[in-house]
Amino acid sequence: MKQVSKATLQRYPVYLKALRKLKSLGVKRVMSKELAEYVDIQPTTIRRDFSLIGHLGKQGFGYDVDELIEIFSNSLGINFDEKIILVGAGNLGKALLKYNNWDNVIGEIVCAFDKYPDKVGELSVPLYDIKDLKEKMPKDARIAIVCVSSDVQKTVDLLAANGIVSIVDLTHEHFVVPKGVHVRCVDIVSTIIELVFETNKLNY
Amino acid sequence: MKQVSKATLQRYPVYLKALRKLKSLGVKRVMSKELAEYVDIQPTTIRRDFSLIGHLGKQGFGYDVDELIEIFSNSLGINFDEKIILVGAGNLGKALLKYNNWDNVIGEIVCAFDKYPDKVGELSVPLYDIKDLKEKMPKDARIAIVCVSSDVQKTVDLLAANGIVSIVDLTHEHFVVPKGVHVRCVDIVSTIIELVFETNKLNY
DNA sequence: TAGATATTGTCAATATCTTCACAAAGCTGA
DNA sequence: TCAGCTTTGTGAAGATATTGACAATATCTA
Repeated sequence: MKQVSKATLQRYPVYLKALRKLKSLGVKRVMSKELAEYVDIQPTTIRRDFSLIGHLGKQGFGYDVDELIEIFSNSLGINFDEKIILVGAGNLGKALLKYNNWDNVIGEIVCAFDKYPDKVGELSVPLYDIKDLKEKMPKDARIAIVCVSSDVQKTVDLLAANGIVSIVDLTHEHFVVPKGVHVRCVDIVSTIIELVFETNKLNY
Repeated sequence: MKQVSKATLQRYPVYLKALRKLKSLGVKRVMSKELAEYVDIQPTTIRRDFSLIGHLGKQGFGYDVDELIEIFSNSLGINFDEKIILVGAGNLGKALLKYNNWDNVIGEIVCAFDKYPDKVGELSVPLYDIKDLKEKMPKDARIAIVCVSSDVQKTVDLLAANGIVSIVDLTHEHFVVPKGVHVRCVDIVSTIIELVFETNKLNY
């Protein structure tokens, strides 16, 4: 496997999502040009991105969808049993738990933590008090989804101290993490602002 | 205003969010170096990005936070009264409505549409049947947040036909849009996959 | 007011990313 | 099997994006 650039890395999830969708539609074989239209990325870019992982396609034929998904998942270290924890079981936390189709994709949310577990109500996963995180958290959990609305920095520090290396940030707060911990911010408001800028850009 | 590149455009919301946060903390003045640490972007990159909009800073002093927010918002066409519609008032839609702090940032969600409005329950905004979208939608609404779980393509077509030019996509479906309509996909599962790739990348 | 200090704005150099163009290789049908 | 067609994989060119370096200009202090 060759050196994968930042830009390529960001496209891999897009490919994977599209391929899974195509698979579910019964598509067995796909060509870079078809996929290009589907995901709106140039075919050459797709072929180059794929070629970094290995020789995945066949000339004159294209790519085998099942095989591609398999190789992608393996090469890039997707663990279908990834144990994800949810921190903060408010409205948004609950919605994510219900809404997202985690199965057969990356694993699942195995448990949730909240500051006031008594107030949360029924969930589809075990719920614990945040102060028991150390004992209750599965030892091999690496990923946390954070949707708390207060004590964000404190929460993040606690997570980092207990082995979490990847954080999906749904808070509206700014926080810092130790080196080696990765963060992705999911923020609808910022997304909308980006859209507005892009839309208005036409008029410059 | 000079030509703004794609990369720069994606950083503007990050700056804006940080600046608003700093303002709320009472910070009046910021230097590129400080801001750089805060948002984890090189100071030179920040200065360059800012300079595309105009001469916003003062040598030997830095940037005035209030002024910067003001200029940013104006130059980039942020409309504080932006009317946003929500399509699909399920768990996630409801959570977004409750969760996000829209005020004084980009405007607000003015109304919601659902296929089965009878089943939705009480919301903080008016709720209409999706089939009445044409009549009920504010004429100047440009942005839609889509969280429906079925008939996605049909829904998007309807929106595009009624003047929506920016879509925030929270579905798990693939769809196409006419030229001129902008889409941003917000997908926690893809975000997690990206994190996993990034985390595992260290071992290549 | 003047000199010392700090920080911006930008040119030029470098690094990263995308795309063109085409050889190599596999498929298909006679 | 072989010719013709198709599509991949990749070197090289071109485009975009980041960063180093420093002149220009403002602030600050005495």
